[in-house]
Amino acid sequence: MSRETLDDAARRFEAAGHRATPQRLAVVAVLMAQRGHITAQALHAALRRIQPHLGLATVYRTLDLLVDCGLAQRFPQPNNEVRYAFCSARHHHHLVCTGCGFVDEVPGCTLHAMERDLERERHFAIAEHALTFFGTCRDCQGASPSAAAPSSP
Amino acid sequence: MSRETLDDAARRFEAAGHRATPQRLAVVAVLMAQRGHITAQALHAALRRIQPHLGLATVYRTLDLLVDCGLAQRFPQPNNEVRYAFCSARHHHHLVCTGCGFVDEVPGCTLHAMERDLERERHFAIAEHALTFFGTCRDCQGASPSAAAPSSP
DNA sequence: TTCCATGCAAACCGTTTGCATCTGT
DNA sequence: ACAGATGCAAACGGTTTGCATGGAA
Repeated sequence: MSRETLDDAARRFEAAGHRATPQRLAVVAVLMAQRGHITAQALHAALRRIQPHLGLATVYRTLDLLVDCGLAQRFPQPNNEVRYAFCSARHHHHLVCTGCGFVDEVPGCTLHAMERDLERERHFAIAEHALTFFGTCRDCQGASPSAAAPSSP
Repeated sequence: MSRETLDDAARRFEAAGHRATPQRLAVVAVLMAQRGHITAQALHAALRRIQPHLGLATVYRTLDLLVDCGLAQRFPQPNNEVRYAFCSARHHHHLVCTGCGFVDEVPGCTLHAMERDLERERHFAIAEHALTFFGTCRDCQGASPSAAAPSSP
């Protein structure tokens, strides 16, 4: 995985034409520090402990920017809440634990052959794809069915 | 693809232990008749032309049931609306046109080897996966960039 | 000075819920 | 009679927006 640093993220953010303000960097930092995906509200609560005056609207606005420039990914849940996770730059797939919400990235993609076949067979011009595996992470496999946040297929 | 009939769907619905009421069948029918995915509200509007007294809550309740028994799939959009599409019984992947919202199913799955590898390498017990390709359908490839509903990766 | 960003609070809007009524068995 | 389903309308809650203030270039 070779973790991306906060500076890397900040550079990517500025490269997209946005200012790297303290608030925004805090959002990125907390998002990166997160083991799983997280709701905007929970993120806000966590951020308040670092920057007590940071507004919820700023969190939402920042998350939108992050998603726009590929630094975060949305995970809409069945119960109409949206969870966010930090995203590395390169194309990858996701492993999502339905027990604890842990999100892991899977680099490398072997779907190009499949895309080529589909484009030919269905006359469909494929621009991108999303592949997510749902299951149980190593930690949750040991524990009894946990009460943490589940995830959407 | 070999289209599923309304009766097939009704049978699956009843097999899941629900009554196939006129309202619910109407929801299924309109959903099946849909070329692409559709919001609950739009579905409600369309249904009103068939059953003028059908309530919005019934649409939502029915959609929940349909999703539960695999007859429909949710497509949460970036703008916090949720779109729904009818779903055939067997496992499949999706082709989603970002131009017009058209949703097509891709039967057959070649990801089992990938799952096996991931389970071994990451100690992650995979229960299911979701694979969606985003792109431009045959019709939209001819037309200029359309103004129809886009879709979420 | 100018433009972008922020915080606060109110507004928005899709969805859910409560409850009385209705329907089929 | 009974359990499940429906329609209506009110409530809910996450997200967005308006606007005055603040800060960096």
